[in-house]
Amino acid sequence: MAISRVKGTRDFSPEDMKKRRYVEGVMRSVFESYGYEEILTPTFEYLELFLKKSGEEVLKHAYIFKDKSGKDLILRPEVTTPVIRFYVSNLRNRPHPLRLYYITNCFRYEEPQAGRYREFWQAGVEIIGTNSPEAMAELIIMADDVLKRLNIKHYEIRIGNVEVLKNLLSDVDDRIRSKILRHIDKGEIEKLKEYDINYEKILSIITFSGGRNELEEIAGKDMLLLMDYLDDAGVRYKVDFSIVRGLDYYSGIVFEIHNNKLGAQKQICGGGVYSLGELFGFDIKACGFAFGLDRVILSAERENVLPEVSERRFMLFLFDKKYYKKALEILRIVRKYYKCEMEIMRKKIKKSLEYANSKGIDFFIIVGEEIEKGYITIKDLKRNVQEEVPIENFEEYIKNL
RNA sequence: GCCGGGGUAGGGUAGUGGUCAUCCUGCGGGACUGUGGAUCCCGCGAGCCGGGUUCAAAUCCCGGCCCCGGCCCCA
Repeated sequence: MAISRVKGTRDFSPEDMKKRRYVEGVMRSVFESYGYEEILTPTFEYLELFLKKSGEEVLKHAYIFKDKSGKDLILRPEVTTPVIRFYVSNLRNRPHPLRLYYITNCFRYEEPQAGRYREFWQAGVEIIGTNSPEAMAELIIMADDVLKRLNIKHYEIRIGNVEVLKNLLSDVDDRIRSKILRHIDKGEIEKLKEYDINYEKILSIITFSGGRNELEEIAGKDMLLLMDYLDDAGVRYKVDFSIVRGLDYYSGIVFEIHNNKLGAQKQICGGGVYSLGELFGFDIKACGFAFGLDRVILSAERENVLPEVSERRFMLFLFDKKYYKKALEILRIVRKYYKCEMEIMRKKIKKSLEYANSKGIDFFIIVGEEIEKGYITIKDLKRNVQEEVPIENFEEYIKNL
């Protein structure tokens, strides 16, 4: 029995990686076009970093271990907290706002399921220095932009504010409050009656469907402003105060994006205003979001919107190793413009052509005795024609293919 | 952690309590010694793991592991 993969992890084939790199590439180019810069933090951190603010749920499912010196370490279950650590220790004297992004793997020990893995990828952004409605608008517009550029259609943006419920429950014990919030998140409205709280008020908020005035009263001006910005941007969204983010550090306006083409794990993006600064003794205004990269890829697959990217590919076949040096020269020229591989299995030309054909290679370059007269044979496998090209015209010839 | 459905070569599959475990595809080679996709031939490659029942288990039973989906939770 061969050694198998660890549960909840995946191997990615060349085909998988093409899809992943494509989706990542779209995210990267959108993020960068908004002026965000890429960073990366370590795969593991001291456990301490995540103890205070990530919340029980995240820690319960974390990979926690000791290193050889007995220090408690954790594989990052999310990236926002490490980014803030990085910020506090090294980036604080940069001009604000800081716009940062990352695309990297995270780890949680949970039961694997459709769209849920123990090693998964997050593509996230953070704005440090402000949590203004303008900043939140930028985030949501940008997230929407990414999905639009990927041609994903079946998504829904929901906007809420965790402060509203937290304020309403401010005099409730911490533990009870998180229980109540969990009921709200799950839609277990009936259970709320069991608690000593303003049931009617909470119910009216989580089932909110009123107009601007009421909304302003409940959520404040910022929420209204954000909604105006999103309207101007043509971003469609729903207001939903029952959104309770799983991470405890969220502290204001939050949003989630779901794709209803997905199974049980529908959420493809989540974010909002958070307060992590107090962890380091500062008041840092910040907000951000993260895409679940795997789920976005899954969405793109389900909606069948991944483009077929075709690129010209070459292969060089060498008849005699005495022309190896010539072949290298030719390869150097071809590789300035195209992908070109070389035959290295000592195959006969027939087998080599079979290989090239089954790999979908477009042009087959043959280096044989004609090289002595200064000619290179180029065979167009798709059109089944071949030509002998003088070596001095070779570069010009392939450039114009 | 819980619930449901699964697990036979790299991928897809067939079958039976008892010959050498099918077939397709794939991969390597040959027929064809410098020209592909066809054909033919040869070769490579498998019953998740452990235990039980049995003269005999890939097949039946139990446990575990893993995969798929759902709950919980999250991305």
